[in-house]
Amino acid sequence: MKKTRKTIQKNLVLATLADMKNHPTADQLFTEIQKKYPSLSKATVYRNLKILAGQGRLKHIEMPDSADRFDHFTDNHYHMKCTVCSKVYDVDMPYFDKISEFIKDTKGFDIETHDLVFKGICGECRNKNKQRRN
Amino acid sequence: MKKTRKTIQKNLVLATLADMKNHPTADQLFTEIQKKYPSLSKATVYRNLKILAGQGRLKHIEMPDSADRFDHFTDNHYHMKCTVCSKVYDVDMPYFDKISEFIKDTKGFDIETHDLVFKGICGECRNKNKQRRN
DNA sequence: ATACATGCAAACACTTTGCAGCACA
DNA sequence: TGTGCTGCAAAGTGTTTGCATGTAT
Repeated sequence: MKKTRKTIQKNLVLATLADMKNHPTADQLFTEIQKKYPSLSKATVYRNLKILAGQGRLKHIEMPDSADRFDHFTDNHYHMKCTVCSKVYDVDMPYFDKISEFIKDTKGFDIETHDLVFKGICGECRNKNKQRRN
Repeated sequence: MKKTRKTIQKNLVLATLADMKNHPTADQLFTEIQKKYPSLSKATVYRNLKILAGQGRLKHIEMPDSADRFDHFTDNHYHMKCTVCSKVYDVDMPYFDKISEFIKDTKGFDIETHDLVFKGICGECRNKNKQRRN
């Protein structure tokens, strides 16, 4: 693996990500860090997110349909995404390490990981919708 | 639901998608249709894919990490994606309608659907890689 | 001292949109 | 005949890259 250096920017990415609980997008993270460190470049955030994810120091959650999310919690777990407000939540359910065993014929495919994303409407958005109907 | 018209372009989208077995991206579909119908605009392909998916006449597979895919087979099923060549395959395994029942606490979330994508290396890419090592 | 990292801007890939003319029902 | 649809180009997102400079080791 290529050597990587300790830098202020890298530390800020990790620390800020740990502080934010909402699976921020790269852009949200950028905005947040920039409050404390205005000279930060967005390219640096993207670059560091990629490097740190490659080292397993944070989790890159690839989101269909919208900007990717990042998570400082690196254990395998699933997510649910609100189709209205696009917020992403952790799902409290077991991780199915062996789910790929259900595949009848892998056609020579070598499965390494899987992503499971639930979609629906979060409580907040459903409540707003109710109010609007009155 | 809003009224939609039958047009040559819409028919071509549906027919060509049914002919292609590889879960094409919008762009691949566009290129294919354009061979027979050169005046076609890419915007029209995107617009029609969205309309037809909304009517359940084709399946829109939102792909993390790369361009979305489309499938004429509209039953619920899962996919696997090769991390090397990016091809997408159907997975031959049961669809877990009730998988969301494993969630301990939905926090008020109203779950409607879920996406499950396996990732790994397809047989073709693994073989190529073996040859390269010799 | 030597690479790796940064900031900036430009490029990139994918998708959506405004608009004027066209064609299905 | 009317309104939905088309082609075109431009704009919009999210992300990556080239380059000169900066900085950790």
